[in-house]
Amino acid sequence: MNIGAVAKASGVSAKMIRHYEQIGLIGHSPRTEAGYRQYQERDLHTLKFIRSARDLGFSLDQIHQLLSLWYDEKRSSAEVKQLAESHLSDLDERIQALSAMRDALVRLSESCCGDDRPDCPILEGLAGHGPPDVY
Amino acid sequence: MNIGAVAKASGVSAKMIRHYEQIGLIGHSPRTEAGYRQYQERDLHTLKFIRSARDLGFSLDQIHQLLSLWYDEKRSSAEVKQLAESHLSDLDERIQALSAMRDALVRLSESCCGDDRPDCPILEGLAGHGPPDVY
DNA sequence: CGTTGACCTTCCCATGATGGCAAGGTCTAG
DNA sequence: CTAGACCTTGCCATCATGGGAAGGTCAACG
Repeated sequence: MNIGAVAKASGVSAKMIRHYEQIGLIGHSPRTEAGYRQYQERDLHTLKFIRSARDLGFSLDQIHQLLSLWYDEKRSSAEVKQLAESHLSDLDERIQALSAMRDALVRLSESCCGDDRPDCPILEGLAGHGPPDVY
Repeated sequence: MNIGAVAKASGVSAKMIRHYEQIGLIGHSPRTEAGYRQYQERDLHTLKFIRSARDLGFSLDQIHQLLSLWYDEKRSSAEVKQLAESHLSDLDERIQALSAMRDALVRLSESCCGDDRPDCPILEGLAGHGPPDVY
């Protein structure tokens, strides 16, 4: 399989596959005489795995660890679970942060009637208090 | 006020203040003979505004628009509200996306007992099905 | 056999918001 | 006068990804 084929089949762009190879996330693939990268079914599995992990928001660094665990038959599932839980905390934090922004913004936005007049509680809220000095 | 003073007072790092100046988010401040940037109360207000907007997750580009509206006494609050609502949609989307990841990951993680054995539904879930080929 | 179009290669640059570091100039207090 | 705190610019790094250019390769079709 050429890179375009695995890219399509795995859902990982060719660009990214090359990048993953360069940063060592995946191994160097063999090349044809012309220098074309050649991939096997096994590589496709790996790329699909990476794609799934990306879809769950794991960082490439975490995926590196996940792949190591995947390849390691002597792993303990506890190691995997710990990684997952750690990422879960991260997701929770990010959701919390965004939700806090959302709530604050909703509060501001609700207090603004959104008409033709310039008075706007949103801007006032951002400014801390009162209208700005003339600029 | 030197840059360090406004930085401390506004909560925006000196580094970022220089950056905001460079990208045109804020104007070029006057300089002392030695080349030190000099700031007024007005600038402090602006930086606090920017800081608040960043805290709500607005992009620098959006903040640019917000500042223009803030300075524009002929604005309509509708314009401001539209910007806010647009950002709100963005936040909602991001929260949705992260929550979807979270939910999927929770489901996977719950199915993994996390013990000493290598069998791990998390890895299997990422792989799509079954254990990987030997690598 | 030749050309065309789809594919591949590498290399460089861009994103967005921020931080770090280095080399050098300035200012202030002791 | 000097030490230390502050300022300047400039370059590089993050993180994951995309874009594009310049050039090589391959397969199919006439």
